[in-house]
Amino acid sequence: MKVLIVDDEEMIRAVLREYIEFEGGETDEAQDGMEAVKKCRENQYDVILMDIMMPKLDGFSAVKEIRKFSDTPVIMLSARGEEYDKLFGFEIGSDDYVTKPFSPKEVIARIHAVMKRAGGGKKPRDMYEFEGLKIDKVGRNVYVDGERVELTPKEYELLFYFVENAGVALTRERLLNQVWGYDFYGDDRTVDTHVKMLRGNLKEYRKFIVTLRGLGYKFET
Amino acid sequence: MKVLIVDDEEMIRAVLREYIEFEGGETDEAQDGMEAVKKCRENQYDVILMDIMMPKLDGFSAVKEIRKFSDTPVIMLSARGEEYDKLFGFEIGSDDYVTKPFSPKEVIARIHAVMKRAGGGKKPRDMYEFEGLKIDKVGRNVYVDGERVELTPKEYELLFYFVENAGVALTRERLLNQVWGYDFYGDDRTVDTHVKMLRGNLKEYRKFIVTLRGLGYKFET
DNA sequence: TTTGTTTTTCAATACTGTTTCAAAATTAAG
DNA sequence: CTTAATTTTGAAACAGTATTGAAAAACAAA
Repeated sequence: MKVLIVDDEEMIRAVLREYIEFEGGETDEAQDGMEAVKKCRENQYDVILMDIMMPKLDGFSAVKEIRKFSDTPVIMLSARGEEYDKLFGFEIGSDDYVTKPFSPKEVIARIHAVMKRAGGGKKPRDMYEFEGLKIDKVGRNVYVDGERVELTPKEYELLFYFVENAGVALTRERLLNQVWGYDFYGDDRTVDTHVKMLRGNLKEYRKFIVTLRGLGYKFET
Repeated sequence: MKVLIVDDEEMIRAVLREYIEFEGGETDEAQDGMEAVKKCRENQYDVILMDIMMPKLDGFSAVKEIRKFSDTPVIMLSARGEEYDKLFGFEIGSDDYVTKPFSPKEVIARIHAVMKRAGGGKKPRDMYEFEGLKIDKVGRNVYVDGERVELTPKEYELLFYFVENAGVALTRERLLNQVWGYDFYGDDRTVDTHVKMLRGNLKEYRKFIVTLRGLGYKFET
């Protein structure tokens, strides 16, 4: 169970963290909506606890943004007790709400409830699978024969780009433009090095990344 | 790729136009929100770059209006760096935003990102096929009677050039210029050697590469 | 800041493809 | 049929490219 706690007050985060970890859950934290959105793009959480009033990006907007790419259940932590908020929270795509001041136990209970609800109708996550190589794009996970392998950010991105262009001959230049960005002015060999590391991490499935001499690489199964 | 650039400053439009067209995109322009909405009604764009502060109708309102009849992705160009804009931009139905001053490259990158997100469907790949000889340019594959044959870089390039100029008599000089490049100062016989190897790899379909004595070669089916 | 991690650069090595050349084969013309 | 020009072919010399490891640089976290 992995929970993202989003609140600008360290005190509140600490309390929630304490309780959740005591219950055996894993936690991650964000101080504002912006950070929350960023973290959600990078990680897969089971549930998100989201405060409403925060600097930079408020809870409502953060949820709206997160909903564009993820269905992770959200529990709003509303400091104001007004109906207005509750209503808005539901409309915006949150799954539950708790009004401050709340008891940690109540929050835990809600987490369990929401997860149970969500666990029932699970949506198929889009995954790529090539023999023993499994790639979960949303969760940013890669498995080699069932074993999860840790990749660095660039390795992930490179692998994803390869997979999404499986069978297509890719020049180093194209890879640099697409994976590194148009504003990268670096050495061609950078690609090679990352390919090397990626291959190393893919173990026996290194074979999927084939070298096209004089051109670049291709992901092919 | 057709992009509508909406900004009241000619300077900014010019810069964006320049870059997009350099990248092979087509552009259209509008000076204010009103004009943008009108153009969107009349044309179909792949993406819209929309400034916020404009005379007549501001960017927010324009997007709101456009959203009534179109889902074309919008990237907001925010002159003010305040969070307020970002927030509002998301709520209003834009897909991304860039803060001025921006680098044109960043904008290009965002355009690509947004269009990728929007266009989900994959396109069928174009292949050449001559009897039992199949050539997949995108994937750099060549099949002889269903069997995949491995070609060296030069052989690939030579074959591709032949195929794209099927039926055309090609002098050695032209082949050297086009396949090897204008800066190649080598022997004419180099072509012969590569043709020999290519023919060897094409097995029975070697017949497609016919020798034009005193001239060069021709790919003909 | 310091520390640890990721990314990039670089150069040595290993590997593969390219070019040249000349002998042999083929073709066209007298 | 002979000759001269041209292409084909094989093999050796040459050139270029990918891989790798290590170190430097950049970056992020504590």
